[in-house]
Amino acid sequence: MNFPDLFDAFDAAVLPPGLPDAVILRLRHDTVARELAAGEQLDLDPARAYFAFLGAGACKLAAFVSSAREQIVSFHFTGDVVHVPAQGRYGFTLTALTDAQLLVIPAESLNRSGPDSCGMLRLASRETENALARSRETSIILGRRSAQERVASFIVAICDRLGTDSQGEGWIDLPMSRGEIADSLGLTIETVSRQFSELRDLGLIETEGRSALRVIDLPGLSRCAGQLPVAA
Amino acid sequence: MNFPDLFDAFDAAVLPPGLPDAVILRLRHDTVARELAAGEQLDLDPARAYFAFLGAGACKLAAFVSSAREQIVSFHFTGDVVHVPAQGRYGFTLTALTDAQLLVIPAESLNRSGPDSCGMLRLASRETENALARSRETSIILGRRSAQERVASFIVAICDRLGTDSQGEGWIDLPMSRGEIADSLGLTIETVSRQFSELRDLGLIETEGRSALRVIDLPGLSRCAGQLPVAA
DNA sequence: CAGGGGCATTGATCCAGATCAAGGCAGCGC
DNA sequence: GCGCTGCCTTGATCTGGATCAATGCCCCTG
Repeated sequence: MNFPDLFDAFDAAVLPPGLPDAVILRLRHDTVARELAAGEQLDLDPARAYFAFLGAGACKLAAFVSSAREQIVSFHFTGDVVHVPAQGRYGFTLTALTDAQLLVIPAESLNRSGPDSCGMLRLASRETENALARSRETSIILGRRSAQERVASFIVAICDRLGTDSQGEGWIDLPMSRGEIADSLGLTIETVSRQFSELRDLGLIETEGRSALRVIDLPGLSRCAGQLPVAA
Repeated sequence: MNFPDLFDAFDAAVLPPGLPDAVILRLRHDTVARELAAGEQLDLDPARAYFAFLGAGACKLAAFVSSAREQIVSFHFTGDVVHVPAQGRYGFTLTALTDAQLLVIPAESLNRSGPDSCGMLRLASRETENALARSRETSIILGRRSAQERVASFIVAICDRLGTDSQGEGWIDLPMSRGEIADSLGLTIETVSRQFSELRDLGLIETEGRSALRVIDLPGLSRCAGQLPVAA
C-alpha cells in the first residue's frame, strides 16, 4: 500500500466527514507513511507524541522498564489508531508484530488550534479517550486478577478483535509470541503457557502449533475471565 | 466555597485564556457544584462521561470489580481535573477521601464542537491525555513491580503531590487508608503495612499514627521505587 | 532431509505476597 | 474514664506464580 491509498483508508475510516480541504491538505502534508517488517521498531522523536494509523498488520506499544523486561501497554491491529506518548518517566516504543503499514501523524498537527480544525481536535480527543479506556481496563486486569483470568481475558479480547477476520472455522493466527503475551499480562512465559494448556484441558480452546488458536466455548472463557478467586 | 468562587478557581487554574464570553457562559450553565463529605460518593449518570474539577479536598476514582474488592484507578487532590468515564465494561465511581468541593462538567459540553470552542476541546484533549499518561504509569507499576517498589513509588508520588503544601517539617497527612493504598497498588492491607514498616526500618520514612508520614530520604526512596528485582 | 536455533511446553522447586489469626492503638460515644 | 469499634500492625502459615531446568516441537536453511 502506498501513501495515497493509506491516507485514503485513514480518511475513510477515521477522519470526520466534512473537514475543509485546506485542513485535510495540511494534515496530509504533516503525515508520513512507514512500512515496518515484523519485529522492526518505529523510530520517532522521543520528545513528541504521535498518533499512528495502522493500515495493515499488527503491532505492540511497549514501555521499557528494564533491560530484562518490558511492559506491553497495548496490542493494535489493522484499522486501529494508536496513541504514542512522548517520553516522560518512561520511554514508549511501537514495534511491528507482523509486517505493517502505518501512517504517522504528529499529535501536534491534530491539536493545532484554529476555527477549521475542531473536527481534528475531536478526533484526537476521542482517540485519546479510547486509549484511556483500554489502559484503565489493563490496570484492572493487572491489579486484581489471577493468571488464569488474565489469560482468559486476553483470549476473549483477541477473539473480539480478530475473531471476525479469521480464516475458516474460527481459527485465529496469533501475531504475538507467548513472551509478548506474558509481557502484556504481567506474567511469565511459563505461566502463560501453562494457562493455555489448562484452558485447552478444560475444553474451552483448541491450539495448534505456536500461533493457531480456536475458541470453542466463548461464554465459558468469559466466565473464566470475569471471576475473582473468591467471587460469588 | 460556593459555585462562583469554585468556577473562578477553575477558570483561573484550568481554562485556557481568551475564550469568548459566550462559551464560558454556556460552560458555566452546564456545570454543577457538588460538595461531598469524606467517604461520600459522587452520583452521576452512568451513561455519560464527566470531567470533575477538584476545588478542595481529595478523592479516589475506582472501578468495581467485585463486591470483595475494588481497583482504585487514581487518587486526586486539590486542583486536579479528574476524567470520569462513562460505564463500559466496568463502572467507575468518584468518592471523596476527605470533605471535598467539586465542579462537575459533562464531557460532552467540553466536546461540543463549534468554531469558538476549540480551546475547550484542547482542554478536554489535554486532560484526557494526562489521565492516559497516569493510567499507563499505573499499568507499568502493576505489571512489573514488587510490593516494596509499589509502596515506594506510591510514597514518592504522594510526596510530589502533597509534599509542598505539607504542614511543618515535611509531615504529610495521608487522606487515604491502608486499604485504599492496597486497592490502588494491587496488594493487600497487610503487605502495604509491612512495607511501610520496612521502609521505616530502612530509615527512609517516618510515620506517626495512622496517617502522618514524613519522607526522610527521598533519593533513597526513589531508588527503592525504581529498581526491578533483577535490575542492573 | 538433516541439522540447528528459537520458541513452547512441562516438571521441580522456591519464594513473595496472600491468607489466617491475634493483639495493639487511636478516636468516639457514653 | 471506660469500653467499643475500626483500623493498623505483627506473626505464622499457605500458595500461586516465579524461577530453574530439561526436553519437545516448529520452521528455516543449507
